[in-house]
Amino acid sequence: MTAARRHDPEASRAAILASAQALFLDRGFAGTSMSEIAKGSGVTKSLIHHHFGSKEALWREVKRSRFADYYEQQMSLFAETGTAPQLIRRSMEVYFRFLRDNPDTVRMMSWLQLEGDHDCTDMVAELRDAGIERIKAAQDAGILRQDVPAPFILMTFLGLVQAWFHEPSALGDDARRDVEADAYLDSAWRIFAEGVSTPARSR
Amino acid sequence: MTAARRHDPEASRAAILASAQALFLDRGFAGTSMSEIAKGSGVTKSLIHHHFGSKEALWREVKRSRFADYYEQQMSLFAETGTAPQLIRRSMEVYFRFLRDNPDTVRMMSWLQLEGDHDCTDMVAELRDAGIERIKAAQDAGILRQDVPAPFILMTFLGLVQAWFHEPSALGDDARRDVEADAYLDSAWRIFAEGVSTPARSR
DNA sequence: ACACGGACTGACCGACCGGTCAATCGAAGT
DNA sequence: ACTTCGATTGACCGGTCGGTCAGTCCGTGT
Repeated sequence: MTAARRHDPEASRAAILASAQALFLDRGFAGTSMSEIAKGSGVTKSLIHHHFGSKEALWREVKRSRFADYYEQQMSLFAETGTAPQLIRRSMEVYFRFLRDNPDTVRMMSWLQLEGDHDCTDMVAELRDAGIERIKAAQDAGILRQDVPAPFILMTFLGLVQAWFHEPSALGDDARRDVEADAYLDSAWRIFAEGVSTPARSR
Repeated sequence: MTAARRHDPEASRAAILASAQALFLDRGFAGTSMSEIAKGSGVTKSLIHHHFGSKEALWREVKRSRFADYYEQQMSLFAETGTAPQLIRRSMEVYFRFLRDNPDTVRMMSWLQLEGDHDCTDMVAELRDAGIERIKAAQDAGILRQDVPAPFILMTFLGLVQAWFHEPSALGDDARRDVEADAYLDSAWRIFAEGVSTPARSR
């Protein structure tokens, strides 16, 4: 967190960015002051302005760097994923685990949506389109039902996974929640799998 | 918005509350200043302190009043809902329409979650327990599958509906989004209905 | 007619906000 | 040795923050 050497701009930048990220994602942009960020990174306010220009620019930088991780993870997921059913299952698993291991990302997404951010929307759109592409392929292959539009299938997929993280914990015990997480993932998958499979008109 | 008569404390309180709600839900607690609320409600800062005591207390009051609507709507929904399949469908429809018609409530929920609010958690828990009760009854009646825990079925239900509102609009056209909303609700229901029905082991 | 008390105001408070600036520091180039 | 230049600092700026307070306004009880 604190800058190691006196004149190491890279380390200073990194320390500032780390402190800013922690505080912005915890309390939001408006709820965080430059002085707090400075204190948290062991440098002065002035240096932050020297490196990033303004509070807004720093926030933009935090969003950019944090979103890059998410984008890369998602894109690599799409690259390795095919259309086979077990790959869709695995895709849900990977997405779920990513959100579980990166709660900061979940919080950032919430902040972005609340403040009506426009810096990341094009990247979001890109990811969404790639996902829709995959789903359409799976529909053509007869793996997914074709009577529901692909974008909506994607939304249900995302909604089912995110549900676990958007909901207030309520069950205080964190360890217990970790155990429950896998159980939820399993349940969500079972419901999703039945729900999106090509309807077997049996009843 | 603006207080009507000079000495009408009820109207003043209401005007302040309305202005505070609009601003808090739009920009968040930290992003809203007392002066803005005062300007928006046509009274002075001092009067706000006279009626509500502090900024935090005002925010608490906004949350309380806004959450009460949500709580009442949900509870009345539970009261009228039985366990028959078409009632579950109707329940999803009502919940969806409520969120669609009360975007403020959606935003408030997001703020509550981000700031780790504890004022409303007990009411949330109450609603959740009531919902789980209903789902368990439906499971006992053989309408919902029993191999998935009731709390998880509730979460998927909520997640599927909320997915439509949590996702960044991206499709700029609001009118078009309204049309799409019904289509999404229909799709989400179809997926949910297939996913949570008692598995017909036919394939 | 008058006193009382709550509604309401405008001036004011210290603290903190984001941001600026001149000055210092220190490593690298010559 | 001297220059140069980015990194870094602390003092400082005007403005706004949430909050206070003394006092005015005005309907009501007596």
